[in-house]
Amino acid sequence: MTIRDVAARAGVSVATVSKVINERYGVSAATLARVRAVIEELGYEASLVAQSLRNHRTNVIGILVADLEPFSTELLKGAADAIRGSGFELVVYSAGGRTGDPLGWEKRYLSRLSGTLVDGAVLVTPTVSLDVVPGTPVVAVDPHTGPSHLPTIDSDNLRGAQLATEHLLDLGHRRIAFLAGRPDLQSAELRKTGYLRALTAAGITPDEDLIRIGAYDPEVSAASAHALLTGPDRPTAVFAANDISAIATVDAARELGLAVPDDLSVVGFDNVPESALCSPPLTTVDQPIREMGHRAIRMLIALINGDEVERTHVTLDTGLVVRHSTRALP
Amino acid sequence: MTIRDVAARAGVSVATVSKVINERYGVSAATLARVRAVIEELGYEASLVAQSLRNHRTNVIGILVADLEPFSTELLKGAADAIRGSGFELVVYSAGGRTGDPLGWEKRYLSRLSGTLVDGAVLVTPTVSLDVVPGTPVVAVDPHTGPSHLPTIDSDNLRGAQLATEHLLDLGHRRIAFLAGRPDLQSAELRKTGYLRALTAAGITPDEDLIRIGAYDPEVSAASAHALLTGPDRPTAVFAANDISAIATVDAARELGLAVPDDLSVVGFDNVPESALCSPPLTTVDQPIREMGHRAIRMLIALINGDEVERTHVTLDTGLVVRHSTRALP
DNA sequence: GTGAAAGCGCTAACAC
DNA sequence: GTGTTAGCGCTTTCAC
Repeated sequence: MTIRDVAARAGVSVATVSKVINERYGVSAATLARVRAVIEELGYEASLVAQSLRNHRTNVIGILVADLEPFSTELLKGAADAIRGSGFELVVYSAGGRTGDPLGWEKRYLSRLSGTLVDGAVLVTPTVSLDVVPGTPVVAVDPHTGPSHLPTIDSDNLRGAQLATEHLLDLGHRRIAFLAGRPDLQSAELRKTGYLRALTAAGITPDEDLIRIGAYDPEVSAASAHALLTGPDRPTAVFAANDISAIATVDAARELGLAVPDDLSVVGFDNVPESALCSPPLTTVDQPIREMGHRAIRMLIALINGDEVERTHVTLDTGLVVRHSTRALP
Repeated sequence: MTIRDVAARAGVSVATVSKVINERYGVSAATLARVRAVIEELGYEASLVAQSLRNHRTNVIGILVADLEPFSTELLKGAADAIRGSGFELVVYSAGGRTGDPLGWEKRYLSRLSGTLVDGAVLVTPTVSLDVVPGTPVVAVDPHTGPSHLPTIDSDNLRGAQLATEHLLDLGHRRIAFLAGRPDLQSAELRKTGYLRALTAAGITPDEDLIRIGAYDPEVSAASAHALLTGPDRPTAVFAANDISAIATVDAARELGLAVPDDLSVVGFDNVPESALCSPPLTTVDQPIREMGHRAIRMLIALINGDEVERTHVTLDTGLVVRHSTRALP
């Protein structure tokens, strides 16, 4: 089913069919109608691939995610939302969390796709190679390896962590533990910095024993939380670097017979909406994940169209949503 | 950056470069090394589009989803998992929940992609056109419009609903309400059928007043749940056709001062893992969503490879996971 | 108003 | 072993 089949059936040349498809001038009304009818009848659709090869504009935006976990799927929803009505299509490529050549994956994919299949890409891969394919507009979301010269969307991890810690301080907590994220991710480090700064600003000397690695992993977090809660002079509050760790902390507390928030206050970061459902509903630092996806697409489209982009590094606000997992110390 | 640049720089013809890329015979060790070095140096990657146009095999599988909601993203994870190590890549196309031409979307996309960009596709769109593009292997997941002759993966909605209802009956409940899904979806109808059968088998005549539409929508469900719980002779248990409706029911109960499960038992269907987090943790009919994604990909790969496929309609088991939202009547 | 022909980047016959 | 060439499905000059 190619353009030639349509041309043959309509008794015209392929060039004419192409003109009809692309709504070009220079086709008589009669021919137009006939060709349209044949297209309809045959259910013909132009091959995206052949079109891409010819035109260098494809009206397709790629979004590359390292894996389909809650963060990226949430982001995808915002992106899908922004793409609607933009005239672009969205295709998602997932590396499937593969470990082989973690560094080069996004670059390889980008080279294979750019200039042909996609007009630009959003990168949601923790490790963003600094030297991406030239000539292809790219926007990175929360690029974890530190400041890059790529256009970037992220959220205010530092301030979010400070808000969370200050909230616990305001509730009277003084022994506040931190369940850290992955040390290789810049956003995780910023959360730690925010925690430390808030403590220091309150005149509290951070206690190394109250800082453990959760690594954004349920099992690692569970073990660390357990250690934290069974150690000497246990904390009265825990700030977890993401919601997975926070939920693991709540579970660990429950297992130890500690009630949340009566015996232990817990705050999480990185919440996808579902974390509001946990029991008790989690106080969280609210990252506007969908909005990040939305903004990334909008910025990318501007870049593709050559529009003026006011700022290429956008940091979205984070806020604290207080729910029932925290309470004032008696 | 094309194959010609590589050829020129290496001082060979494009054919030779192509042979190197595709590991064909007939290239001397010296040339091989030289070309490889140039490829490395230039960071060249063959254009997926041009390759697709030429070869009719692309090693790419498309997965078309109507929207990126929890069900489809969960399914995507299973699919991503199955794709790993299969030699195929996965690309996801989302219709973004668009309403325009809901029927033809998957067909249009498929025509544009098949034979060129993807070797086959998994359809996760409620409405599956019966006459999909011939020549392209396709597997439908939970096709909602009724039995189709397409290869299909679904889960046992009928039995799941029976299990849920029987569980409530076993707990001593007699006035069991049903919060139905969307009447246009076959799976929703099967859930209703299962509910009715279980009641009838227990010698209970279904009460029309206890059946309301939740439409898988939080607001519609909330309103229906409210009506159900404030009506005369209110039910002691509610079976909701999906987890969104179930959570809405729990919330509605809470607002009315009814405790779950003390005053009202609630069971949900369609759970994504997060629904276990709600408060109290929801008793649910467990659909193996990830496994559905996994099986769909595996079946599709077999189809693409022309392998023998034992069954083209696979219905996966559903089970009941009892959590704290249900209890025996006193 | 319409069609012939070139060429997008690549691969596979087939010469040399 | 290596290069020349045709052509995948499409769009776009440019003759007619």
